[in-house]
Amino acid sequence: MHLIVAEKNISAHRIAQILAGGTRVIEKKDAGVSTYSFGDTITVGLRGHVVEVDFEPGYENWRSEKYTPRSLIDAKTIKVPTEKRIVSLVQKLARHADRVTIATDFDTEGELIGKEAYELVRAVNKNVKIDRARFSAITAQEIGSAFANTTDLDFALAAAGEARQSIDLMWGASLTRFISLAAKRGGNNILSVGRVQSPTLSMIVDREKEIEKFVPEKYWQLGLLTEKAGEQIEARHTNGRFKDQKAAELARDRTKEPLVVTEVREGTKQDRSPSPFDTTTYIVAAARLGFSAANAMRIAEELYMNGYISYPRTDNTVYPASLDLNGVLATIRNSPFTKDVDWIISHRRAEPTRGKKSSTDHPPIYPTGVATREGIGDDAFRIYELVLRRFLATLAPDALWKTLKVNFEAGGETYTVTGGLLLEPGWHAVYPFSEAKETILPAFVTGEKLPIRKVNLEEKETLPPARYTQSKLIQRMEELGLGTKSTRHEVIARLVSRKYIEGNPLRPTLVGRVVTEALEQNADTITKPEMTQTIESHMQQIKESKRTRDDVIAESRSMLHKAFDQLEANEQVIGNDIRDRTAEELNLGRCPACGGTLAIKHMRGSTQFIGCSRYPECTFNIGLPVTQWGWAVRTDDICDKHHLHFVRLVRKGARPWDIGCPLCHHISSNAESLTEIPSMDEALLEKARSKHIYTVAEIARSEPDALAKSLDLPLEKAGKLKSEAGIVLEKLRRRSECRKFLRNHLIPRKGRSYAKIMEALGQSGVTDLASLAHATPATLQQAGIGETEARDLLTEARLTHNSQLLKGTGIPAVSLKKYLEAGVSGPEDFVSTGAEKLATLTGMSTGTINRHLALVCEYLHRPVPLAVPKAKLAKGRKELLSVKGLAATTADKLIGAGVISGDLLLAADTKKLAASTGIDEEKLRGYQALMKKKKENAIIRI
DNA sequence: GCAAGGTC
Repeated sequence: MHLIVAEKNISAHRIAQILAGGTRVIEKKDAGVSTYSFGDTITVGLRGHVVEVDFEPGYENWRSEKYTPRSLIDAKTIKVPTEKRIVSLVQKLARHADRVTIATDFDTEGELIGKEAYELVRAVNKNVKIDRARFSAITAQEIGSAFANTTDLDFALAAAGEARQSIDLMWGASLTRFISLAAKRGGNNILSVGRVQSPTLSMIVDREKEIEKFVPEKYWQLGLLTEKAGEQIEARHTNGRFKDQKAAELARDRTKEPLVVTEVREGTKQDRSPSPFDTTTYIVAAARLGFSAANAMRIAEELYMNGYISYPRTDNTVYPASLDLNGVLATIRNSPFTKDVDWIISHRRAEPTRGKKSSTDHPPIYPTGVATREGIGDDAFRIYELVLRRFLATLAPDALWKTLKVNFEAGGETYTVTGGLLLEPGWHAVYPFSEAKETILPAFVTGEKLPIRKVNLEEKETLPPARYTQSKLIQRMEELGLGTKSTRHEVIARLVSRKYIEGNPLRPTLVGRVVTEALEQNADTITKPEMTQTIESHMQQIKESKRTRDDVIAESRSMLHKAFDQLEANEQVIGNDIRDRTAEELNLGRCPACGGTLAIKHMRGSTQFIGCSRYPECTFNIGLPVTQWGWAVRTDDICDKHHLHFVRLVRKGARPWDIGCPLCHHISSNAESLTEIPSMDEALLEKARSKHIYTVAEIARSEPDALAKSLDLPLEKAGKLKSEAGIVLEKLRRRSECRKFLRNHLIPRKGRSYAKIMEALGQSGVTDLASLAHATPATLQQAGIGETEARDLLTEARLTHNSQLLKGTGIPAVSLKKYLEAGVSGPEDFVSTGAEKLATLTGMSTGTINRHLALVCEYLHRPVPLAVPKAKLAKGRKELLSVKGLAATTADKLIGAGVISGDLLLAADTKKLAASTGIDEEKLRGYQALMKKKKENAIIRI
């Protein structure tokens, strides 16, 4: 069997179809992975890398004393399968193969992916012949010749890729851990560092700094308005920008009629057709249509998967010779753009345009199928049209412009105006996405005199450099060699998710800026694009076998060690600096109570709140929802009234929740509960707020004399207020417990909210778990709860309520659980069940149960029942001993567990009883059977 | 929990 391993499923499918010729290709799925077979050949697609490099086991703990961040530099690495199903399928097939062909993409990473497949195959089949097919496009011609002329895998090329992997991992992981630990950040807040992301972030930070330090300069622009043949024409002074206001004003004042035409220069200009799309130029063009980089890539991938366009991840801007351009034109003639295709067929240029970069892995992006707007939707269709029209444009003739430049003179000052006329639209006829703006001028003759309608002197200011848009940044990354066609847009998304950058155009956050500066000062290699360029040149040397992979990695290791010498020496300083400076980003403004600084605090776990910098002296705080509702951040907006930054909760995949001014929010959300305090009136409420008392809890917790002082109340009234607040607080606690219970036991459904249900229940007097437990199903149904749901909810509520009551008696949790499992529903039930029965049901000793019984009785204000009378005990023992084979020691064990009569033996759960007495369960069941017979006989005898 | 690179 001949096994062919491709880089991705779609390639495996198409290669099979091409190689099969006329024969039918059979697709089979094994654990979700497709294979394609014909004759004796079977193809399978990988999913890019199916294994990943990682450190050998032992380095998992970031805070390990022994395995420090630095130790990662020299840590051994291993390859871990990440696509287990694909790995096992490839190996399963490889066992029975007598030839394996690696048909991964034709580039460095493809060679490495091929080597990974090679190693998987070799691990299960030592002797099979493994060869390599190389092709630049999956066309019949390329595939045919690639498989007719297979070669060996290029291990040097793959080793170059491995060197990159190792270097990226050791620099990235060790520095990420070091910086994160130094700044005491973990979980969602780690500070990541990497060869590509750090220089990219640095560019954004640098641009922001340029903008900040930019000092605008004034300049003056001079222009005039003239008229010819009823048309107004604007001419610019040939000086362009005047730096000097006086000179500009002088030139303005000298500009006097007549305006004389001194020169008319006509010419033509060639406007070259654009080159084929690679990923970057495609993203830039899509950005002009309003698509973000990530969206543009997502849609392109979708179109590719459905056969409408070629592979969208490519660096190539030159069509390979093997690409059948006529075939493509014939295909897209059937698209909704027939007219444009026909125009190209009749006006086609001799050779298609070509860009500066050509590579071997994939052709430029071009249309491969026919799509309709109805079939694929608006956005996808716009992208399809863009790709199709770009393809047409690369085959279209150049455009030709007629240019006109007219020079004027007035009072010794020179002016000029230019015009352009599209003589031959060429590619513009089929590619409307880059505007061809014509400026049509009337005819002028040298020496002609014209009127001056107006002279304009405008004062302007130079502008700071613009922030990067995503597509501009991607272009810049490509120029610097940062990232690849497949990863650049992902790198930007990663920086956003690390909270290093934000907005569109992109701005650095304070964290992004501080981390960049820390790295620049202590490990600047990682912040410079040169690191990538060095790695690339080293990779080139490995490819040419001038250096080995290990040699290159070793050099990188020693560089990283040097960086760590400095980093470790300054760890404290770096950590404190990052912490101090990023704290600013959480500050909201002055504490209303004491004038300290209010800041968002994130605790371990999911708690977050707003607290004061003078804690514990100042305990002012504002609660925030737990992080499940979103991570609290401050925004740039500031409250007019309280002068605090607004707060927003941000959550992945959800719209942000804008809380606004935290104090306004705090006041309004507590207003209602404060008015529930009986002696609270408007005036008192105002007074409380002016003293920064906003919640019931604060009143309930204050000392009466302090309260009296701050609210100007007599001590007695303050005491009353406090105790009323305590009652309201308890009511609120119960209400929120009830709400939580409803939320946990009622499935969310459209059109009903828990708040609404709570309100309806409240009107029927149900405000807490206790009243809920005593409610009727009808009450619940009135609140909009379905019949069966109401019944289930009541059962649950009673259970929960009773177990709460039982817990209130002081029974420890472990025993409580056993009672509840045995079906004890509450304190009353506990007492009426009786100790003996409880012992048999739970397997606990009667001694313990009697102690608990005393607790429950005390709780119910009831006398504790006496222990079992001796006579009763003796009678029961005798009854137990009457069972054949039940020895005295066994009977005592049973009595110890509360089984003090034949009836209780019959009622006992043998499993629990066996566990508590140590008597074999089988035996217990035997005793039960005998006892049962005895009892039945007794009945008959009567 | 870490990188960057494939692919979905």
